[in-house]
Amino acid sequence: MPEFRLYNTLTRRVEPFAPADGHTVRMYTCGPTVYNPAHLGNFRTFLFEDLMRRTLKLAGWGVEQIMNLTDVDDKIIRKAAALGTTISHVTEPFTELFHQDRRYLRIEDAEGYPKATAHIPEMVALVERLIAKNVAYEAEDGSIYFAIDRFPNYGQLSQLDKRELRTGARVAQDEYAKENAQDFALWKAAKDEDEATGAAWDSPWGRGRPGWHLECSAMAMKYLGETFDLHAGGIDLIFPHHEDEIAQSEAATGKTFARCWCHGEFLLTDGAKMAKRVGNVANVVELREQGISGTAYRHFVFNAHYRKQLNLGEDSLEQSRAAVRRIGTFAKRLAEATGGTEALVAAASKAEHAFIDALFDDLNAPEALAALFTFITEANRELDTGGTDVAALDRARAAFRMIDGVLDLVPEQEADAELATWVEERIEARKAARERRDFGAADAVRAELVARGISIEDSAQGTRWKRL
RNA sequence: GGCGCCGUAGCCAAGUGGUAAGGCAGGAGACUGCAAAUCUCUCACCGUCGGUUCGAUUCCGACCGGCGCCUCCA
Repeated sequence: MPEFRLYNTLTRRVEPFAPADGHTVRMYTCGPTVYNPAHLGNFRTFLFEDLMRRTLKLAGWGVEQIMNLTDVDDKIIRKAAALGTTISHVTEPFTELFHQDRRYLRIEDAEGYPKATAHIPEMVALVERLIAKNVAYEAEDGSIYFAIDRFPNYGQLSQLDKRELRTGARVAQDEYAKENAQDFALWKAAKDEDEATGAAWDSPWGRGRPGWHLECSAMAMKYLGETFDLHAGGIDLIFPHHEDEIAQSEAATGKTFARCWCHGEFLLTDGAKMAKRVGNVANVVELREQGISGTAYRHFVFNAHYRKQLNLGEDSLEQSRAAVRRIGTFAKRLAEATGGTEALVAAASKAEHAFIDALFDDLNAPEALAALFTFITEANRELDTGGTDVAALDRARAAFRMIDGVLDLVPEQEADAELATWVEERIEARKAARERRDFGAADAVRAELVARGISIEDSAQGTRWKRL
């Protein structure tokens, strides 16, 4: 096994990575704010994290992944207030939808999905620690802020020390209560709207609610320890979210928070960042409606490196759909084959090595995909020769299983029994027509099948069919 | 203004100091009753201009073009 390497935002370099205890990678990934459906851009990040966890397992480690669900924040409260309901009524259905969408994209279950609202005591405790360390202060209204001036390392992740914040723009809209315009809220004093929507809790500083950054620090430390291996998220979270997490966590514990930070780049749509406010979002629901499989979207995402912007263009998904179809056809062929050749073994072994080398080199999924497709071409060539070596075939199957265990790109088989029965019946009718050399009738049957979205192919083993 | 990323074939997209993976689409051929699937062959001088070098798409600089962060936005 080659050494596993990963780009670390903290050092801005690709460097060797391994879990501190040598066995289990403890990783924290920022999850969705559940006030509306997560869009495909959000899922690009979650898919990158899925690839990450599967690759870590391939490297022989265990994975303990925690993904938080932000179920209390300004937008949720605003929405609940507008609907005259509580925040949980807003967040529950979207939490359910998130998991549905996630499964559609075959994103593996994390080991835990803690909710912010279920960890208020932990957050309050963290704030108390920060106050005790004198790095946090209470403002007149009862809100608690973190004083970045009192944390010397502030800015290490985003390289803020090298920045000049644009004067004017930001300062103007900051509350007067802060000592420094860049101080961030750990705890926000409750407003009427918070109380009305069930977004306020008791604390030593009166009623209030946690700041956004606080939840991640509190939950990460609760489930993964004060120091853990990996923290990942979208690139936009580097500043201020992750910077603030580091500040509040390390100021409290005096220890390194996350040993390595990884950030995925954005998904663009027609050249602009996919975002609600830009109005160019697409969701998983739309994917389903258009008959685009989760595997096609996985392919689209994995076809580009996670640290590069990726544009969702006009026929991006169509191209991926076709690519994934090829993988599916191959999977079926491999399953039905009866024997292989010596060259098939060589191809399998080469593919495994190329695949692992690619993924272990900072998750180079495009190159890993190339290894898969090269294997498909070579294996098809061997399968065409009609070998009889069963052990060789098993070897090829094992290689494919390993590869697809990470990429998970074989499209789902049709599970509709009624449709299947009908298709089988039509295929029998066509076979009969062909046997009496009535090709007109045979073609008519095929046209009938195509009209229902079924394509067929004749082979030595009989006629196969699949959905288009 | 500060910080960062990118510009490779019709489209998507890896990669390397010594003349460029893979996918989609396309072209020619094989197979097929016809198809489909599959196989074979085919399709790029890597944004522009300089510099370093025996040699650069790959290093440096400038320029042009695109994108992101600095706004609790993955």
